[in-house]
Amino acid sequence: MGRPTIADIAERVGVSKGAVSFALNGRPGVAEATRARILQVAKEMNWRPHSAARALGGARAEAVGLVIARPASTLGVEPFFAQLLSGLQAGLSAQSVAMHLMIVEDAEAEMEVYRDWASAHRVDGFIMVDLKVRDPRVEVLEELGVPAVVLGGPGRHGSLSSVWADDREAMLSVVDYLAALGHRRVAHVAGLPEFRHTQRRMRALRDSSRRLGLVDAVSLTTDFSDAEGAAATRALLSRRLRPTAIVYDSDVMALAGLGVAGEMGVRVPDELSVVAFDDSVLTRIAHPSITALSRDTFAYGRKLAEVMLEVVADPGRRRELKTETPRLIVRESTAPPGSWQAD
Amino acid sequence: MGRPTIADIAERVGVSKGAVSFALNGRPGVAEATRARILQVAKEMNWRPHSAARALGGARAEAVGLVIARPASTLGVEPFFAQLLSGLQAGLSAQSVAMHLMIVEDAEAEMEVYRDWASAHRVDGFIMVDLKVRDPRVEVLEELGVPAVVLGGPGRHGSLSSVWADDREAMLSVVDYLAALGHRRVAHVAGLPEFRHTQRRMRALRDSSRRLGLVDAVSLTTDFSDAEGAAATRALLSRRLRPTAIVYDSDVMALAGLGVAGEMGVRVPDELSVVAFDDSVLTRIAHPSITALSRDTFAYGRKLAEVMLEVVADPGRRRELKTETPRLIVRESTAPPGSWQAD
DNA sequence: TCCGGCAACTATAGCGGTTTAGTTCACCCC
DNA sequence: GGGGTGAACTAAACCGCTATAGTTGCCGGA
Repeated sequence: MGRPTIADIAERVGVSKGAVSFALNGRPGVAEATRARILQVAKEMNWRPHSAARALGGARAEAVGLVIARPASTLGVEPFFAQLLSGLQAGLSAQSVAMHLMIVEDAEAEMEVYRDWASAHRVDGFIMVDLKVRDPRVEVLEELGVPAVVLGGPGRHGSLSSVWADDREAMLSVVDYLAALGHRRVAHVAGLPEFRHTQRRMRALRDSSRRLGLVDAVSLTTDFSDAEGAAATRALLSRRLRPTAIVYDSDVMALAGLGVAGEMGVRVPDELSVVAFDDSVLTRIAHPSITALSRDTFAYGRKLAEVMLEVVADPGRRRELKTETPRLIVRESTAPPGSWQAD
Repeated sequence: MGRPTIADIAERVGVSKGAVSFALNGRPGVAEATRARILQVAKEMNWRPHSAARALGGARAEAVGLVIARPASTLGVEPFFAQLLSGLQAGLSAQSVAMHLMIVEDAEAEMEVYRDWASAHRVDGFIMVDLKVRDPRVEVLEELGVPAVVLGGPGRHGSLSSVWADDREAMLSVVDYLAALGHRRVAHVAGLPEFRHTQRRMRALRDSSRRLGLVDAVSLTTDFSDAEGAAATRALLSRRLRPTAIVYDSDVMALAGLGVAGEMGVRVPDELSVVAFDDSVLTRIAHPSITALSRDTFAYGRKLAEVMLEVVADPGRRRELKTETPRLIVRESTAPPGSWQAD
């Protein structure tokens, strides 16, 4: 005999399948004594629910889906993502909800997987990451009528719930700080231009540019790789009037930028200040250590899980949760611009 | 009406459910013309299989399980793990097999999840990581009779398949190289002592110690964190006769060690050579860049997926696949020991 | 002409649960 | 003592799909 079923239990206890089901799910309809006996036997026989059978009946799948459309080989590089995943898992595991993960080539494939998993009741909801500027995935998820939470925002994700951090506010705090130190030529090595949060950061820099009297506040977009981060830095430091401060959209790129500065003989922080979005072991370990916008990414992931579970529990609901704005952790890589500096 | 079922299709085409099932699964029993009509209608109605229903009938779940017992907050730190996951995903996605992921507190919980998912037919097989020295999980997986692949080896994983890299060989290549450079005091900042691969690396160092005339070839174990890596480095560099070379069991710890060397005024590579197990963007970006044992972790993950799929397809099978031994990539952090060095 | 055989279907029984509509039966009360 | 009531339980339908045992009808051969 394979795994025991409730029918086996029913037979052994001498009751019907229905009674066993009631007992195992803690609902009324069985006497306490019977319930106890059933639970006892179920334990003895080492019974476990068959989730597929439950799912057929329309119950929860006890799993959420996460589909990521990125070249898989680049995923491993970002500490941010792994941390987020960890936090997400922690939040879900607490409720014994598993995660269905799949990495695909592009957004088309991603939407196809959404459709598949949704109609197969494989998952109770989806988590969508890397929100783009005009993102067709939002519409697909809305159509499917499956609970979904978008990482990123605010706005432009229709009726879906979202969890986000204020990238604009974060960028402003960086620029304000740099301006206060006396920097006027601040550059920005940004991430992928189609990402919503990249746009918000770029706009924030542009906007504060006037207010703070910055000159030549430029954003160069990259694919988040250390290679492009380094290339962008080289370009910036090769200008006739080079920036006195560079803000990087990720810790990996900031570290790469630091390397380029070293290679070009530009001293950090004397001649160049460096700030990283996203804090991690990288920024702490670097020499000089890097001033970074720090947030508790693990907690961020856990919040995401929390909202996901809420939306699954009450599908009518729509939540929009703004998390703590990243705080600036000042380390060795920032200082007032050097006095040698012609302005 | 919710999602269409094969009954809906059957009704619309005017055949029985069975005929539809045959047609959709490409098996004989329907005339070509009928099949074509059925497929046509299925497409029109946007039908998709309900995996739970299929699973109930005993079919594949088209998913494999990965359960990790680590404090979730530490997961994000290791580029290795994320890379592996990416490769694994890439291999699985190619066959449209998804991954069920769960992070739990300890091995007990991990085994509980194995039992759960196995009897619920949630997954077709398991991937087990972090093989320990005497690992109770092996027995559980064998008992469950579910296909499983162990990451790590060789040996000591019973009837389960495995994919592994030769840690012994790798360690020997590092030590040989360091010895050839003239190093005689080589230390090792190792990972968790209960891990099988940690043991193998430690043993390899001890063994070559005699052969190469190393003195005081010590291994300090850590939890893989940058903090403990730094602490171990501090301890080593505080010795009266400090090592002239340190081998780290991970790139993160090597980077942390580099930081400690800087903080203690020990120049790398003049006074201290540093080598890292595991290569990543970290070792490339560091200053000085770090000599590392490099392997294609992404490919490693893909191999793992491949073996997993094979074992699922043919459960009687047992495969033991040794992957490429990591190769030493020499960078700036290694050099002959300084001449100032008393021996 | 009648029967065997095959292709093309149909009808139906599961798979392992949940759920709903009964069915018993003890008990209470007028 | 008859009827109403609620608790405890049973029987059976159902979820969507697969698999298997029929059934039908047509063709070919003796």
